[in-house]
Amino acid sequence: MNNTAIARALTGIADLLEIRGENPFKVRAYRRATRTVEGLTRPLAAMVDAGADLTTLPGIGRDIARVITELVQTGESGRLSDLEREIPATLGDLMRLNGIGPRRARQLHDALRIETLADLRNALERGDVERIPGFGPKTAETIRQSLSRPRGPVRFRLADVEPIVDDMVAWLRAAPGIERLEPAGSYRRRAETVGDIDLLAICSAPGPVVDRFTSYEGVSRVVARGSTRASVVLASGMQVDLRIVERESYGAALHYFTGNKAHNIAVRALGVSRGLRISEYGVFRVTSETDADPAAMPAMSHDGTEPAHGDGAGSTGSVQTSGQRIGGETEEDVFRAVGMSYVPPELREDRGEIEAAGRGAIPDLITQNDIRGDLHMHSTWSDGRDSIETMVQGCVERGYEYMAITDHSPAVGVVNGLTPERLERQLREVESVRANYPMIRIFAGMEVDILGDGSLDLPDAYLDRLDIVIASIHSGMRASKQAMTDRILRAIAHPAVDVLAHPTGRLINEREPYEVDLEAVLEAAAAHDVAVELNARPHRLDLCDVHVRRARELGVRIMIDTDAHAVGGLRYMAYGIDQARRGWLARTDVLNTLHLPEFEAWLRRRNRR
DNA sequence: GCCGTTTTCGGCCCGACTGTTTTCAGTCG
Repeated sequence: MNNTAIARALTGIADLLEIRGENPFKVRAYRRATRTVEGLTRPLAAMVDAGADLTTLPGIGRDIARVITELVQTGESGRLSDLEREIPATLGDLMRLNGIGPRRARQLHDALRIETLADLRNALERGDVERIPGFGPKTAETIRQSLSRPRGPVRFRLADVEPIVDDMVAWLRAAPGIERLEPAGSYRRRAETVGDIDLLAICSAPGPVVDRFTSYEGVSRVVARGSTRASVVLASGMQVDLRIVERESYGAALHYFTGNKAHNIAVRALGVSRGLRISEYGVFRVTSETDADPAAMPAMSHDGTEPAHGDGAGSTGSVQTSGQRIGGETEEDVFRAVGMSYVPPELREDRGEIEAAGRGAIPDLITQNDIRGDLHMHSTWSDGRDSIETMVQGCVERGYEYMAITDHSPAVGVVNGLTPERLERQLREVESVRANYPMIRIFAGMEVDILGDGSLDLPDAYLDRLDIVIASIHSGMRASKQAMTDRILRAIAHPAVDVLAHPTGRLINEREPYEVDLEAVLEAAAAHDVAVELNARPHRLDLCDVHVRRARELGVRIMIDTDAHAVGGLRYMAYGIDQARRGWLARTDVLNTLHLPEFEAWLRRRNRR
């Protein structure tokens, strides 16, 4: 059983415990364990087989370790089965809908015998739902809409969200009184997909800003609007939340709304242990007097009562907290208060960054300026849209020291792959372009297909003439895990291969990764000194952040390449850098940060293999 | 159920908004 399946089982237990009304902290313990499993870089099955002590993992104690071990060894969990006998597992699905939490899922089941989404739909049609005490017509309508919403991808790819964010930010900046405006949330963490957009603002008058926000032309529906926050849904289905805060709270709010949630909870818990209260309003020292006297808190402002035509003169809401403020204008205030060094947004996933920042051990993450070359791109010789020369110019403009043209091999019919004969001609063109661009080293390379048996789609005599050989899979992706792994391992062992490209074949929101023992692949890559690619194309981003981090742990050399199919694609390097940072990579972990002489020395290692 | 640089027991993040209510529960992030 793989980590994803284990995480799903733990979530199932959490859902059912919650519906059952168990101690919420017990529920939270299972959810925290789920996140730990999801963020784990190693397969739990391998850890169990090796006799590793799972309770050393954060949030996993004796009981949950036992559940995991049982899942690995038997494929089932007695804990989960017991719960499912008592409560239908499908009730967990109901909680995924808007307006339904654990309590209402339970009420629906108890009052109307609802178990599935189909049951719920029928009950809504009969009008039964709104007659349950505490539900009412509006709640029923919220559920109905959530249920009827098209089941498209609930998360959008980062690169698809970026233009929307840019546009909304530009629109909002024109609102009167805007002092500062910045996206937060998973967008700021540069997650590969984004569920909704969070915008954070400081402004002198919230009314007009909220008005401008809700009147953005892409808005299809206003979900909520108050004096300090508002939410809209765009025609694309993307939800956008705007929060308005005071300047003195900006850093605390930015930290809070950047998340992720698990990271926030961990930081706040650290605060509690130091006698601090951390909220989006700031960091406060808890004092017994203010704690004991809620009346000492400032009264609620009246801004929220009539927001539709806000006079714009009100304050941005009063601070709903107590205690002595000790910081909050900057994010650094928050981290400093709990003894942490600054944590870059990309690392805020509660995957060890809290502990690392406590020890001052946050790595110096790679930046785009560290990149010296792009080693994977295509030209009109195969399925690219721009000539070799145009691609070279693009790389020169980006200030690279080196690059590689790597067109496809012939196995993939539709991409016009290069036969040995056409490769000869292409190499001559590369040679002639080189003469005109002495400021950049142009490597002649190829993206060679790994065939079904693990052999390469080009005779060795030709491979040896190339400066760099990238091996990758474009066909036969439904082979068994064993077959796929053997196939890739054989390619990695081939002495001509320098790089394994897009190692899992996944396409975000389009295609699952193929079945492969990635752990074995990464170990082999490290052993043979074959680089593993972090493919920066926004729909690939292959490897994912967790696997990037695992590759680094195993000492694998990582290469970040754009796989550009047109000169415009060279800009995708930025997304590769985002993902690399999320995988904790420093400059020194990435091969194409080497200057040309060192990079060439690495390529020459092939002669020694 | 987990966890400990105050703790092996007694805590566990914090606030806004909505709907259905007459003072708050539930949901959401």
